[in-house]
Amino acid sequence: MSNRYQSEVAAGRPTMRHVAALAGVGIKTVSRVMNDEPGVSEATRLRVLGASQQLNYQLDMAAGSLRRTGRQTQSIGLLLPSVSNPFSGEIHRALEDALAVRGIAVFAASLDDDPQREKALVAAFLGRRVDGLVLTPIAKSQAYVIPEHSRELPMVFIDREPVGIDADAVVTDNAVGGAKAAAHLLAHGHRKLAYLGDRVEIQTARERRRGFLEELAAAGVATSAVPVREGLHDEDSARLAALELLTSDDPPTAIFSSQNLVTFGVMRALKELNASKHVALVGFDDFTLADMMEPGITVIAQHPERIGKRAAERLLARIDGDRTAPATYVVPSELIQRGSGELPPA
Amino acid sequence: MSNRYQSEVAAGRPTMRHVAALAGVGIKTVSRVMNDEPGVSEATRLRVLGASQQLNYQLDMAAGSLRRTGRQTQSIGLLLPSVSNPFSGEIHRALEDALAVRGIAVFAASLDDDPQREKALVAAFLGRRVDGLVLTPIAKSQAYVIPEHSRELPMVFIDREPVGIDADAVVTDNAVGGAKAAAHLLAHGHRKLAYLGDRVEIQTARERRRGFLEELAAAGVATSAVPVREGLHDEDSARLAALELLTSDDPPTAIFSSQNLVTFGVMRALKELNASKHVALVGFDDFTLADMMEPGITVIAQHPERIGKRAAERLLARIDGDRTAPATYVVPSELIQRGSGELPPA
DNA sequence: TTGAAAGCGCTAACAA
DNA sequence: TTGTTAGCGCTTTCAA
Repeated sequence: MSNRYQSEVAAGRPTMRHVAALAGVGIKTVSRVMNDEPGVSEATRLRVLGASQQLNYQLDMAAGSLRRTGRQTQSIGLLLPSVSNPFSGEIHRALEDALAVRGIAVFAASLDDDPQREKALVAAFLGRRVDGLVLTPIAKSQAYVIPEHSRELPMVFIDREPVGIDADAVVTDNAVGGAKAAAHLLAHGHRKLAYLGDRVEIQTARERRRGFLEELAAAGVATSAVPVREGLHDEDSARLAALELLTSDDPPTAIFSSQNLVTFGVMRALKELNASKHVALVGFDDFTLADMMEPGITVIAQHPERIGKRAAERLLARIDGDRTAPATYVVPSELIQRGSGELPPA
Repeated sequence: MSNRYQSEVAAGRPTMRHVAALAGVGIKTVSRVMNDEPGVSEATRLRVLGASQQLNYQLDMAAGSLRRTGRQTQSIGLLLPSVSNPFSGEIHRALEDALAVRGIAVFAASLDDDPQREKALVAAFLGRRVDGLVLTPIAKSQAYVIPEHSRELPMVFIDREPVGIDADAVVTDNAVGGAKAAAHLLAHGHRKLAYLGDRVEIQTARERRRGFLEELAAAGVATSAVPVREGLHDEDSARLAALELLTSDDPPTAIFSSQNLVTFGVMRALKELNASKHVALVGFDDFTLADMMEPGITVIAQHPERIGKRAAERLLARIDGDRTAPATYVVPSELIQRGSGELPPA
C-alpha cells in the first residue's frame, strides 16, 4: 500500500480522483471537503483530509474556476510604471494588504513608459482571466479596454485618469499640490520662481505645472516671466537645466520641481553651486532621507499607501457587484516643511 | 447579423466555439490560429482572425494549459520581504525583465517576516499552479516544500539560503562584505570599531557580523572588546543604540552597520551629536542619495539586479529541464567609497 | 449524506 | 488542410 501512495506522489501531482480512491469516497465528496462545503459527515471528512495530506494534494484553483459559476480566479493584474520605483512599491503593498484578506493574489508588471507594453500586458492579464485590473495608464487612450469594461471587468485607474473611457480612478490632487507649493514660496517672500518638470505628455506633470502657475498668476506674478523647463525625465537632465537657470543673468530665488528625480537633479545643481542654503526648493513627491539633507527638503507629499488602499476598496466593491457610475477619487497631497522651502529670497 | 454579434459580446466572454461558428470553421482550426500552429491556409486564418477580433475574443490560458502537455501556466510566484522595500523592488524588476521575454507573468507577495505567511503564500501559489517559485526564506526551515521540490517544481531561493532542503540559491557574499568593511576601516587607521546589526535570527546579518569580526581578529584586534549591538530592526532602535555607544566613556572611532535602516539610524545619531565628520561609518546596502549626504556614505553595496537576473536564469534553466544538482550562486558585494568610511580616527 | 454524469474552454490524438 | 472525439481537474446538477 504505502508503496503505491509513494509512487503516486513521485508520479506527479495527485488529483481529486487519487484522493477519492485512497479515501474510498466519490470525487464530489472530496470536492466538498476541500471547499469546506457542508453536507459531509465528520468521519468522512477526516478520512478525506487524511488521504489528501498523505498524497500532499493541493486543489487546482484554475481547474475549479473553469466550471464554477462566476469563474473567478482570485487574482488581479496590477500595472505600474515600474515595480522597482518606491512610489509604485508603496501602492503595490497597500493593494496587496487589502486583497490578501480575500485570498486574492496580485500579478504585477512594469510599464516603463511604453504604451505598447501597456496593451500587451493588459492582454496578458486578460488571458489569465484576472478578476480585476488596477492600472497606471500611459498610452494616449485607454479606449482599447472598453470591451472588457463593458463586460464588467472591474477596473481602477491610479495616479492618472484614463482617456477615452469612463472608469473609476484614484488620483492625487496634483494641481492643488502645485498651487500649495506656489503659495508656500510666495508666503516666504519669493517673487522670482521657476518650474522644472517632467515630460509634458504626462498628465500629472501638466496638472502640477498648471496649479503652480495659476496660483502665481492669482498672486499677481507675471507667469510669462516664470522660467518653465520641461521634458526632464532623469536626474541629470534636471541637474543641467537647474544649473543653466541658476547661473543665468537673472536667476530664480525659488524652484518648484514636479517630481522625485527632478528634485534630485536640482539638489545636485544647488550643491555644486553651493546654493543649497540660498535658493528655496519645494519638490513634488516625498522621499527617504529628505529630512537628512542640509537643509531638509520641503516637499508636496503624495500618499501612495492611501491611493493603493482606496484603489483596492473600489476594485473589491466592483468585484462584489457595485454597478454605480464610475467616479474619480482624489487623495490630497500634503505640504511637509523641512527647511528648503522656507528659505527667504537672497 | 451585427445584432447577433453585439449580443454575443454583451452576453459575456466569447469562447472558441463562438469564434468557430462566426468564422464557419471547426473549433480546432480556431485553436490552431490562436496558437500560431501551422497547417492552416492563409484564407482560413484571416477569416478566423477577423471573427476573433469582431467578438473581441481572448484565449483562456488556464483552460488551455489544463489539457496541454506540460500543463504550464506561464506564471511564477515571487516571495519578498516586502514589495515596498526598494531592494526587493530591484530584484523583482530584474526577474520580471528576464521572464517577460518568455511571456511568464509574476505573482508577487510580501512576507513581512512572518513564517506562517511564508507557508500560506507558497500554498496559494501552488494552488495557482505556478511554473516556479522564487523565494526569500524566513521560516526556520523550508522542509515544507520538499514534496513540491521532489515533484520537480522549479525553485530558487534568494538573499538567504534555505534550511532543510537542498535547492538552488542566489545570495550575496555577506561575510566577505563584512570583512571588506573591516579591512577598509582598519586600513584607514581605526582600531576602536563597533558593529550595529539586525536581529541575530537573520542569517545574512549573522554572516555580515561574522565576516566583520573575523577580519578584525585576523588583524589582531581583540574582538571581545568590540561593541556588538544586535536586534536592531528599525531606524530608531539603531539610532538609540548608536547614541548610547557614541556617548559612552570609550566611544568607537568607526562603525559598521549591517543594514539599510540601521545605517539610517546611525546617520541620525551622528548628526545629532555633530559627529558625522568625525566618526567613520560603513553601511551594508547601498541607498538613494548616499552620495548626497555630508559626508557621502561609504557602503558595501549589494547588487539586487544581478541577484534577480541570476535567479531568473536558474529558474528558467530548471523550467527548461535542467536536472543538475542544486547549487548556491554568490553575487559579490562591492565597496563604494564616498567619504564616511575614509574618515581617520579622531 | 453521498455520488454519477455532464460540461467549463481548451488541446491531444486521430481521422478524414 | 480541416474537423471530430475524448478528456485535462474540477464544479454543477440531479438522482439515490
